[in-house]
Amino acid sequence: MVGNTRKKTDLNPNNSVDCVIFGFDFEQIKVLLIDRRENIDNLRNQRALPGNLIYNNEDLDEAAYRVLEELTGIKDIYLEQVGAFGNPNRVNKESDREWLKSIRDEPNARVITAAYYSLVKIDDFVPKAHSFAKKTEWIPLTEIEELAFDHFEILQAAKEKLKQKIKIQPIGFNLLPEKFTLSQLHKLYECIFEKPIDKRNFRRKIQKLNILTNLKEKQRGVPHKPSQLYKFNEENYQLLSQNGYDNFGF
Amino acid sequence: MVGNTRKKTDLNPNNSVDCVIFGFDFEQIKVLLIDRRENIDNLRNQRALPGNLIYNNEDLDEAAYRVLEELTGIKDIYLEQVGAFGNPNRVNKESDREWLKSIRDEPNARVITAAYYSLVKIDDFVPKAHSFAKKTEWIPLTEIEELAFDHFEILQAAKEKLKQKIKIQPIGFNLLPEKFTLSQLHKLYECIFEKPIDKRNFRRKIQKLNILTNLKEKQRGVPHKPSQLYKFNEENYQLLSQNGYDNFGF
DNA sequence: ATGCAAAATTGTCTTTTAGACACTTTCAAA
DNA sequence: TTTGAAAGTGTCTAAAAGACAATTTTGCAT
Repeated sequence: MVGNTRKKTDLNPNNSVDCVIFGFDFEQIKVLLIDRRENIDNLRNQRALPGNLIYNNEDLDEAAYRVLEELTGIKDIYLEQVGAFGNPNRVNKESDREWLKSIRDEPNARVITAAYYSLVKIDDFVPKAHSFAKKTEWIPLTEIEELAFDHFEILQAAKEKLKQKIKIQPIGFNLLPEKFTLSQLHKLYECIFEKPIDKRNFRRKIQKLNILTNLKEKQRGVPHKPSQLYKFNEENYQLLSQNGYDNFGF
Repeated sequence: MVGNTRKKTDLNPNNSVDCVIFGFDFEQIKVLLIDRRENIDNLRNQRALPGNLIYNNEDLDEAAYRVLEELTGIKDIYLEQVGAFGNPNRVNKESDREWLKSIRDEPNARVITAAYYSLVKIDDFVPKAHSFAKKTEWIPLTEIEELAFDHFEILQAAKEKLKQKIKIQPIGFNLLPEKFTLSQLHKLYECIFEKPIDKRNFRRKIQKLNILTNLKEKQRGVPHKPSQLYKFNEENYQLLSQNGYDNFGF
């Protein structure tokens, strides 16, 4: 909106947004993390969620979209708030403080962050280095054990939100390409729920929702029986949303 | 924690907490609201959620508990975050600005608020006037049409959170006294879901959860068949939580 | 061309849950 | 003793959940 006229002095030193950006590579859920520029060693807690201070005249949602676009170039994606995180010690780890000194004008400010999670089609974004990030990488959820600040805690909360949300809305489509197979969708739900789901029961249930359009088109070049391709049927989804559905759990 | 040693200068002028305090009087859901001291007229948008600035060295949750106790004397209650609200114009209505000038050192500061909702046993709290509130009153949810700042929006979000939450955890017990009847519990669920629920189906379903203890005690003095009294069985609830339950909707 | 590996696809049975539905009981007060 | 008011209770049907295994189609290796 007015991003191009903003100055550094318009930054609010006490409030930030952090984004948990989920992707899915048909095998596992991945999260987009940045590495700090200063430290070449690969200590896990050097990784952080992408996030930044907000502007004084900027709405939180707006800031989340801006930061996301600045960091990834991606827009028009699914974005939802996780909540506010404000432990006064959340930026007080020594290793974090060092980093803050190098990138913030007021490195000692207390920062309360609004966390968001977003779902992106992983192929739409090829990670690249960016401003204060040495690297930007997709890291599998299962490999993340610690992060900078309180970002690990935020990540856990985001995972939980996602798990709850997908039970009441088919937001998983935001993680898949336009055309996808039922097996890919099935695998996605297994990854999110972190447990195996019976293939036949899953297919029955998802098809009954009536939000899939069979593209009458098959996978090509796979060394096994090729799969039907589907796309998400937005129109039927709108209809479904009217009535609401409450229980797409397993 | 260190509340007694805090000074006014330790207040963070940019961040607040607001609490949506729900109560239930066996007839309807009520919300605890404050009235502004300055305006004697009873304009609805003069009402506001109880909330206040946080201290610099204070965690958000901690602040919510503190504000709640300061305003109501109630502690050890169910409290859950709704989210962060940070529209830059949320404190810019003229009527709101007037009020802020009278109670804040930095009335023009942009304030981002973390909203919480809490469930209290309505009989535990008799509203009384307090510092910057002219009155403190339980207002039926159905009668609230507008509020100060963005508090109406916060209220709607809190309602939605409560509705979702009670489908996966029996938090409704926090709104009832120790001893309650199934009819009262039934009425509570109808109020939260804002729709009628079949009596027999409700009873069947809630009893199957096995978290109610029949007190072998009856209502007395009612001009109709007296009801069995029950209490919430915390022990069985713990067991249930292990396995989790996902779908207590209607 | 034949066989093999790999993943896709499909249906049935049983158990559980949801949802609809109405009469009898028990108390206090008139 | 009658009446009003709310409590309490059971059954049937339809839908959904959950468990379970064999067949099909492709590319590739031989």
